[in-house]
Amino acid sequence: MYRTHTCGELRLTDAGKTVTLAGWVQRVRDLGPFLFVDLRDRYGITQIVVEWLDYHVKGEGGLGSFVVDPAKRAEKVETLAKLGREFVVQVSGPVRQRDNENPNLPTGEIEVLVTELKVLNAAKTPPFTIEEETDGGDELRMKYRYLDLRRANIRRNFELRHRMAMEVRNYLSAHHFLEVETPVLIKSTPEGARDFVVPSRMNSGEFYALPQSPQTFKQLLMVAGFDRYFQIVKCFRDEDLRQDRQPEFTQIDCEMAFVEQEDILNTFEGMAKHLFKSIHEVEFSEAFPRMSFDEAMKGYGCDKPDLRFGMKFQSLTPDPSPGERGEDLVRGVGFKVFDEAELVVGINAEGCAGWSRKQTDALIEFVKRPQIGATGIVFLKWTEEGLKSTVDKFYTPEHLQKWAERFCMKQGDLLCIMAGKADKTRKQLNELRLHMGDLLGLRDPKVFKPLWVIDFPLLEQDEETGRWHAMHHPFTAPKPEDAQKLFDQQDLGSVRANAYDLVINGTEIGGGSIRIHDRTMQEAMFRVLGFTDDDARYKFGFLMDAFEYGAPPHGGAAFGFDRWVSLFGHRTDIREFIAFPKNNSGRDVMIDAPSRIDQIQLDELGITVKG
RNA sequence: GGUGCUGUAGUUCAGUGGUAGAAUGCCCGACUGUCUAUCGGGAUGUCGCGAGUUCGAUCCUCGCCAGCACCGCCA
Repeated sequence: MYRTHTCGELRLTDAGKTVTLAGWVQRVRDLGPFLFVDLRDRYGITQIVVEWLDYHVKGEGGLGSFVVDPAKRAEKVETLAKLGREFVVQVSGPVRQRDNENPNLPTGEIEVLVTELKVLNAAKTPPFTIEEETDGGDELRMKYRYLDLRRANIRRNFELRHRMAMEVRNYLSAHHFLEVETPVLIKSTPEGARDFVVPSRMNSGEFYALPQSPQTFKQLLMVAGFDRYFQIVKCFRDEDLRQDRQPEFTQIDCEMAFVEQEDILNTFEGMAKHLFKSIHEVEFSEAFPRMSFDEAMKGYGCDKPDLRFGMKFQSLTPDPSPGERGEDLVRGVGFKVFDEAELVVGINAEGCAGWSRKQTDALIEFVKRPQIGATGIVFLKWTEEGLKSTVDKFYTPEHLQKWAERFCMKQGDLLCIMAGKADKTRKQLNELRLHMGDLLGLRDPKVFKPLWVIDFPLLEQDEETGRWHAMHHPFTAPKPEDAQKLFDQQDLGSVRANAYDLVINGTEIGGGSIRIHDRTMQEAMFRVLGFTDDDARYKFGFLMDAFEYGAPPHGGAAFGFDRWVSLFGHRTDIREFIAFPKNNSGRDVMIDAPSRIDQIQLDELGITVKG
């Protein structure tokens, strides 16, 4: 037995016991006659102390005037004082109350007086400090990930991940969901993301693909009558990476039969609330707000609005979409930028009227960056002197007063107004809104604002090729009232779907839809997406065949587990919550993957590598 | 595929057209209660790689490589 206790459990009530601990040397503090070692394991830190009592000679002054024989000390220090950071050691000795307690440590009231110490394994000096605030950069930490994972704050991320996975399983299992594993070596499908591909040795020239999600399998489980399925499962997409995207990531994948959208939203809203409650003790007594895709785009310029703060869009021109009306408050006074714009839209930054020219110029610079590509911003501020805009030479105070009313503006507020093509301008204003939210500290990671975005369009059109793509995926059903348009291939842009996203704090946490469960409907969908019937049969024949054997109405959802955990951990970088993540270019810098393979392997697979 | 930023001691960074510094880590020493111990001393550099400009380049220019962030992409 290597240990009787962990480094996190000893308390004052244990004083007097003789214990054995094992762990890593966090830090050594050598005070001469005393040597303190912080011994660390997963459970905490316990101070162990080495005293050279046997060499002490009591002086005349009583306690506090010991004298140490330097020669004898040197002898003993030989082994003990050579302990370096991250040595693995085993120590035994009595637990005793400390002279000076450390209130910052759960074990701070006690220490273990070393009577025996064994070095189980020496360690090289680590390339960065194993502290909560490490001095190591990202790349180095990834290369030595096993050292990085020793840091308490990183370890806590995985404790959080574990607890969330347990709670998800508890909730779904209690709601009769069955956890079923689906294959990882599957068939490459078009549409959507690029597949990772695996060559087959036994079927030369043919390839498996790794699943982008278990989508078709979970639908087949519904056909099989499993009724409620879930899986916490790895998915793979060969696309460029971001802070919140890894080539392999984990989804909470779910599907239900005999349900309508409302049943699904309720079930998974329940799961979300269960997680909020069990992990963060946050209680949502009200239903999550719901917003249609159109509302989100018009009010926030994106399909995943961050509702931690306001600054909802208001337009100063009538909405350009068909059937919409509204008073035009800007056109016809000779200001070309607004006259020629399809849409003039802005946000009200409350309390920002005092911003300096330098600050507002910085906002203009921000939106002019190539990534955003806007031409500028018109400002209107309401200070003690009244309304003042950057376009005063075009607009009368009466004009400006009407703008202010439209935005419910108060003294002290600042309007930021942009103009141009409707969709593009909204997108740009969304970036500005989020930027303002950051600048004003309105995006507190400890505040959670969930919402459902619903009524997504079924299809979206590629600007360049004119081709239609499934917005969610090709198995999403149109709303029944729009279904005929799919068969007629008429007015496809207006077809809505019972598709929904769960958005928390401006992050898409998950989404899903009611699926097609009818062969003719699925065929119509594939035709709209530009598949020939042969193509559809080759790629998805198995699914359409299954639909002919009594497929129940069904639908489901999938949630990005890594994102959800990082959100609950108040961070944006999901790599902090993945034990062995990959870098920006999809490399694992620790094991150095991907890598070349032997010619023998290539030959077996019948593969020739170019170059 | 594109844009931007970064690359200097083990690490995190500062810096200069005349081959370099801080902090921390590391090593040595002192110290009777530390807990980011303290104090004293010490060692450490292909200034990412290659080419060009220059009398001379870590610094300027170009290319490449790597990392990060973003756009495209991510049903």
